[in-house]
Amino acid sequence: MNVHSTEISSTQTDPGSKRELIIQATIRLISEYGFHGTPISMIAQEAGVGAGTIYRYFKDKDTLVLEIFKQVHCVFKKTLLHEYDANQTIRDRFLHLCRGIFQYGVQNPYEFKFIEQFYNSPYGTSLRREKFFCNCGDTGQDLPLEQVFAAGQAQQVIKDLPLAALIALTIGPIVFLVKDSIAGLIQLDQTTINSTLAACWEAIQQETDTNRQPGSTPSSPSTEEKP
Amino acid sequence: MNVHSTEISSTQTDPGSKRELIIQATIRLISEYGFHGTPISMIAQEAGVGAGTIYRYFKDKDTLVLEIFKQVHCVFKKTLLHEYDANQTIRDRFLHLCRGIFQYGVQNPYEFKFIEQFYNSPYGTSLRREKFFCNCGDTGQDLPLEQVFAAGQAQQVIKDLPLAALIALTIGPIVFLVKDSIAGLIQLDQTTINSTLAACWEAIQQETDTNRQPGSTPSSPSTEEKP
DNA sequence: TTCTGTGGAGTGAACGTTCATTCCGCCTGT
DNA sequence: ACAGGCGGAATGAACGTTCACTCCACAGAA
Repeated sequence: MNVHSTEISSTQTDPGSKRELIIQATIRLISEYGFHGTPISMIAQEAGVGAGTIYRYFKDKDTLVLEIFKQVHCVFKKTLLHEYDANQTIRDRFLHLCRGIFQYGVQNPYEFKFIEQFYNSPYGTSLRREKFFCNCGDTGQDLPLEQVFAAGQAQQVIKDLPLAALIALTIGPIVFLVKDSIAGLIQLDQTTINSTLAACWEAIQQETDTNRQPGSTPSSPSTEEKP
Repeated sequence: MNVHSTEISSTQTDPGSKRELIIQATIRLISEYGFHGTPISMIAQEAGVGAGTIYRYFKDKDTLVLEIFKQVHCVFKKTLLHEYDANQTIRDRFLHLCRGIFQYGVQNPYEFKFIEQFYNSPYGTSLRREKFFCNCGDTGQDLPLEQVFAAGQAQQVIKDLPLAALIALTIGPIVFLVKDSIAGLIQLDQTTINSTLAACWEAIQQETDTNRQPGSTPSSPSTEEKP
């Protein structure tokens, strides 16, 4: 009976349905203008439906956006785990996940920016602070990338940096580049993606001390900072 | 006579003045809630002034935010260039600028997030697309970090990646980490900053098969600046 | 000194607009 | 004929902006 379903019905992705039109319009607009920058009237016009129709499918604007985020975020995570093999080497798992983010961003620019908008909103940061996990079927465990980092540190393949730093060193460049790509500032071909990911790996990988020259110690560069 | 000055009068930073109260409140609120998320009434309340007072100093809401951005962005760039020596090695110049961004972000969290909000807004991206330069006294030339990258590539010290990728590999992690720091998700001490910057450098540095000698060509870098 | 006129900073209620949300008549499929 | 999905006008709240007014510091007259 409840039309405003909180659950994400799995096969409700019938394209052309009013609900899907509303969702797609919302993603497109909010990814560009943000939550407060896109009125319901704008969504209705972009979707080609009446404003009232939106409230037939979603309780209010907040619910609309929250439900879309859950759905998009879930699909995003599923995409990353597609053909993911936990038995591969640390490096290969790392590259698989990172390449997946790149791919997803290039192929789903609106969804990508939508997720980013949400994460940077007050709601998103509060969720991040509570360690939010999308409960869309999986076990709600840690993100696979964090598992890779932990395993890599245990094997001394990945540097002993704080987890947040490792995430920043990999997700940061990817998000930056994908956003530039979406904005039309750069053409993201496979070569650029691969060389950038190789650079990311070099940033986080633990160097073996066999070919390490004693000339410079990059862990403490020119320290005249205040204690 | 014109109170709505477009110019940024240099010594109008009298703290306690109504204008400065409005600016600080705007930065604080917009950095958290975004442009459309912070009404004028909220700014007025936070600043402890009447709503009408804001329009005594700024033509409208757009002008208010744009003027603040110009001012904040200008101070930010000046901070980066403080004690900057263009004769240092590529690596030292790189570290100086990146450390400056870190420092600025940690010490000015509201301003940092304000700049980020602005850059990610439709206005900001359109400005970025037109290669926006802050005309606050300097010559309007390229960002120094881009110069460092170009010089580093000419010396084969920095990888031959697209400029956007190099920027993403350095600014991306920094912005990510500073935002985590502001959100209270990580404690950004000097050690973490240094090791993260070392990792960034490893990501972008060109590996040479011969051991890199410190005295190869770093002492006179002014000759291979842009032609 | 005291009083009074003046000008500009400051205010917040008022205004028209736009927002999110509701409601009701239409229209289509059965 | 009828039920229900649907559109868009209706609605009240909230928004950006304005403006008539208060307040205060100060100059000049008495």
